[in-house]
Amino acid sequence: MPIIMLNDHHRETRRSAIVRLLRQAPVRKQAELARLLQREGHAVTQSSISRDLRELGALKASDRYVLPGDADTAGHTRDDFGALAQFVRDVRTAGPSLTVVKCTVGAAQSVAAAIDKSEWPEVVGTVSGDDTLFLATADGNAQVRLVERLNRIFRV
Amino acid sequence: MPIIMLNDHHRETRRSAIVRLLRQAPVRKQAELARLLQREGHAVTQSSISRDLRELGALKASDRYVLPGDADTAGHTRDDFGALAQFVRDVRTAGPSLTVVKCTVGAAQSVAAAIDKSEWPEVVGTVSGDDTLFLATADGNAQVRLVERLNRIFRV
DNA sequence: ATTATCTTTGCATAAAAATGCGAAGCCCGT
DNA sequence: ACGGGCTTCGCATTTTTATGCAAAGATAAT
Repeated sequence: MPIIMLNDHHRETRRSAIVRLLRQAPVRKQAELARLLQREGHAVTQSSISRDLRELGALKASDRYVLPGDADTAGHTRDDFGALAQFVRDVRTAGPSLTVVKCTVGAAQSVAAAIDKSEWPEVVGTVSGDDTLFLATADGNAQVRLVERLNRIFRV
Repeated sequence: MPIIMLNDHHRETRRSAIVRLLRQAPVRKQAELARLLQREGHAVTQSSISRDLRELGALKASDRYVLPGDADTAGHTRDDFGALAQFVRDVRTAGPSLTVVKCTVGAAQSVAAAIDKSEWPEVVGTVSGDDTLFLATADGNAQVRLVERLNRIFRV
């Protein structure tokens, strides 16, 4: 079945498609987005996409484009906890394999969940209460690295 | 007075400086950030800055770099929808508790997500299709306020 | 129907960012 | 002290993005 190529002056339609595509799956570079649009029947090149993204206010994270409003959630890396970082109050070790993280009341489970998601190699397991969470490491070396990471991220 | 250039292995110090500089004033490109850092005594080139920004999770907007957590708040208030505003086509009421928002095809879910995030007090719930979204209010008074807000933001 | 103006777009290229590679320094184990 | 491994970094280059320019289409006025 022939593909009906859209002609000039379909800027609005294409931009709607760009918004949808960026929300559906990560797009790393403009050439990739061009291919996705062409596959949907848009006749477009990288230079128009560059203009579209600028006028949509899109941001480029290192691995993907994100739309305003999405930037906060998409821009998070393994060590980026966004707003959660502000809830961590103290980090202390208890023996060579246990690290205790004190948080503001109610935040420990969110911080613990976020740490789980980050899959830090130093962490063997996580248990959290209401304002405290325990992080287990395999040995003292891993604990040292963990504490460095925690101090760097949460600045306690 | 001689400038004391920092040597190798000052990654952490430099990254702290980058975070501070990006929050202080807009930085449009990496070469500019390199110059600002060099002016503060950091011996650094564009390639290291590229790696720093990636590992900090910085995002590139068209006119500046932003840090995660700042991207969403930097330009957006509760009533600022950036590029999404252009996709809203019509706002109508249906009875005293339902407001229907028509969008260009494919954009309704993005607009709905953005409205959810804004936590407007008038809105009890949101449902969206492909080009239409429904906003529920508790009563007619809330609906009146909601419609005012929608008209102000989306100018339909 | 014609003309002028504006908008949109791609081509080609300039500008900016990402990255492979090798060098240098640091850390750790012996 | 030495060697191995790791981290950090800049150089040079590749890759990606932004943009000047011209072409083509749409719109409006005549």
